Amino acid sequence: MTKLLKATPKPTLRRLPQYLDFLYTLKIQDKKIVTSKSIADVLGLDQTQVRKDIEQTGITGKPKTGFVVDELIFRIREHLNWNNLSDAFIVGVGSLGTAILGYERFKHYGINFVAAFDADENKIGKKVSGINVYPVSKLAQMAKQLEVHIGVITVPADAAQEVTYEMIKGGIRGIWNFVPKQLIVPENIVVENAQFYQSLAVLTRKLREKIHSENK
Amino acid sequence: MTKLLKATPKPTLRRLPQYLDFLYTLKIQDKKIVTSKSIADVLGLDQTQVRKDIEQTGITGKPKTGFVVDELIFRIREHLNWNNLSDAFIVGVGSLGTAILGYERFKHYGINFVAAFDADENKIGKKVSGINVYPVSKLAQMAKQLEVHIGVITVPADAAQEVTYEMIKGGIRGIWNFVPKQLIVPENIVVENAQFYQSLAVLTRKLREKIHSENK
DNA sequence: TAGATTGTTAATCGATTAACAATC
DNA sequence: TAGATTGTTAATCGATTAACAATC
Repeated sequence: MTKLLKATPKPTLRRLPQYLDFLYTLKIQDKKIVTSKSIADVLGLDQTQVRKDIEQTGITGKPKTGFVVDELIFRIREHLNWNNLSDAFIVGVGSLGTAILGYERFKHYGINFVAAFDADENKIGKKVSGINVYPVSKLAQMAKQLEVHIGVITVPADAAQEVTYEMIKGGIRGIWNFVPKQLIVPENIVVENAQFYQSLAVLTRKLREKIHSENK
Repeated sequence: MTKLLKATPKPTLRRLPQYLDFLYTLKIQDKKIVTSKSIADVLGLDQTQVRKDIEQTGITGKPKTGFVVDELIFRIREHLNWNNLSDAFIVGVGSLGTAILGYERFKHYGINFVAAFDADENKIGKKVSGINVYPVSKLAQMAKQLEVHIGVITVPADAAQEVTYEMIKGGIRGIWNFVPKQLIVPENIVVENAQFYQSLAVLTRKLREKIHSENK
């Protein structure tokens, strides 16, 4: 029997990459050790929260000293499964899809695009950022063959559900959805929504609240 | 004295645009009325939660009937300040910046790009998706002149803080930050982070937890 | 030894969910 | 009138923060 993986709270998962960022800057400055308080200060968080988050990765620190930067980087990346590069597909090579394919950093974040798909005849057969574009009809078969388990969706809204079915048919288990449309999936599939409007709604409302409170 | 705007919980703000999406599909189907239960079912949420969220907008429904679709759309958009289109700047016309400028839907989400900025001489003076690209040195002055209060940052990480200062100098109050770097701002500025790695971390970890639990 | 930081338990806070009364 | 849905209060749950003991 394998050890059970404890579910990490989502807010913690969203913060862990921010810690990573800071840790990389420390590494550049050749700092070997970091304390939870220094992380908390830089990111404007509570130090207990940082410690709780870090604890999720299983690392242990040294009282009075802190954590070893290299080890903490390794542990966070391991926790997020970013140490093993996962192959991924992307469907929809419009401007957003193209931008994502061109974003070198994703290799840092544990995913590696191995193929792109599109419905547009003119795009099929071409390369985008060095990645071949295939027709969506090939997706399921290729996903099985290449054992790809992560799919990114950046198609127009009315094509998103159809693409989702194809992905599931091909054995894809994790879907990163940029389309402003709720996907219907069986419960063994993980969907993470990354629509722009989520954070934009927070921005526009919080801004309004702030400006309003000043004019009271 | 003006009525105080009650702070809306962030999770609520992230859900409201999802409700909007569903409401638009109802409108297309010519449905006039919607219940909180039907919204909850479509989005996989609890109906009390939906009612609580909706309540934030100040709308009142009719027992046994529900809410008027058109009115609910209006109220949600008003709550998010999406009925008045806010002018915005974007700094960094790389592939992500270009994708954002080309995304027609932002007009639906209450923001309207009026100018773009970049450090690259070759881009300055050109147009991207019909929007002029200016040097960053012009940003502050133009922001004041045009009374722009929202800025989007899509520059390389090491330029982000400098751009932030320019924005603040120009009177920008709300910053939508796509750069994987923590911005330092005075407390009268609203920063909303929209880094890819936040939701990607959730995806890769949750996927790992799910697959792991199946192999136990 | 004294002091700083981790690790952990307890308290607080906020968001979600359950229960139910009001109303059409 | 009966039943369905809103509106609201109470209970639960989970995440954040505070307090403090353990440890180097």
